[in-house]
Amino acid sequence: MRESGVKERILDTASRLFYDQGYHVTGINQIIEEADIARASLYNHFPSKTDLLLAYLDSTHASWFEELDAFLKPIEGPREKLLALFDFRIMRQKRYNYKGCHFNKITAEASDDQAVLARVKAHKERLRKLILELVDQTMYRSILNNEQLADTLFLLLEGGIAVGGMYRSSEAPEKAKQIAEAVL
Amino acid sequence: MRESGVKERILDTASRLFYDQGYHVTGINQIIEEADIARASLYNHFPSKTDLLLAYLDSTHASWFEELDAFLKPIEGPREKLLALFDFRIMRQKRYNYKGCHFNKITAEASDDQAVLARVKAHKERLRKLILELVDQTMYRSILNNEQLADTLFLLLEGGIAVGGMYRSSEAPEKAKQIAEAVL
DNA sequence: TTCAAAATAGACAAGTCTGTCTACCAACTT
DNA sequence: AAGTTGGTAGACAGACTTGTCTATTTTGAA
Repeated sequence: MRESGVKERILDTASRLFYDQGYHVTGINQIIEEADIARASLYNHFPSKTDLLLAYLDSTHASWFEELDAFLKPIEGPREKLLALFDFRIMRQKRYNYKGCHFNKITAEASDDQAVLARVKAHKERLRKLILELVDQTMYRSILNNEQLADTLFLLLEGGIAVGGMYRSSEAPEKAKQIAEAVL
Repeated sequence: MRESGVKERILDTASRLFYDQGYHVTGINQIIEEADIARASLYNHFPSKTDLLLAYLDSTHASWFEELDAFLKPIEGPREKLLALFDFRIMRQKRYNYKGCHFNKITAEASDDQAVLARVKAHKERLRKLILELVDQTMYRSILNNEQLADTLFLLLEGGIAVGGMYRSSEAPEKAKQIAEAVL
């Protein structure tokens, strides 16, 4: 059974459970059960539950931006790309059962782990930077400067998904998109 | 020691720990230790840990709006009150060590408890309604109608605090306020 | 002063948690 | 063909979890 994707199965299962149920209520026992692997295999690939958590964050971060790149690629123009960011988050909100942002969720649980907080911040800063670059490409002018406009969009996104997570719906991010359409 | 505030001490301690550390990592043992009360006293006032959680949400909700009322009372004019909402959240963000919204935090942990979700939603809806009433009192007109403007402010608030929680800072809600000042 | 309510300390049950360890087996490489 | 690697199954330690229960003491009011 060499190379049979044991490590992937562990990480996939853990990722699903960490997001769905929460990190602390998900036990090693449940992970090995649902991933259908041996206990020693898990500890062979991930020395501790914390390592598994960090691997979850890293892989989620990576696939998040990979997927976003593919999502934005066919879309023309910075304004349309900015609006598509909302569609992307709305799509994910639906796909993952309306529980909000993965990174927001984990921050609420892993309260004081610096390794976790650093990854969360890096993830959000990368998104913010991407938004700012797109805003800079628009020839937009208003009472807000480019950075403020980028922050507005960023906060509308984050606020929409956060509220969507609390309401278990996609209403808030959809409203956020409508506002962005009016503002841009 | 009758009426010595045992119940209050339990709830205060639990509230602090639930927010600070998280609900699931806070054990009954730690609560009774730090509240300096007997185990049976806790179970006398709160039949289960879940009851304690709901009491925490209810009391937090109540004091949140009481405090907000007092905070807004001396402030004149709907526009100024709306901006003061940001100051209120920023003040709380600082006071509670930058961990973001209490209700957002608990939603990330108590994933599927309907009693919890209902309280969170009620809390946020009340805030949203308050914002809309204040917006209605302004004679503001723009590309956004009143409801959209209220939603914008609401999402800026929630986004600012959510990001502030993830960054462990008050930068984001402060930026959110500046944007609100420009928009209003 | 009597008496019930409410607090205390602490043992206990039954279960869960993470992480380690042994023993064994299958597969791939040299 | 021998040996290394990565997988499996499952026992185990030690700590922690929530909730119950007994027995005792303090408190405030009648």
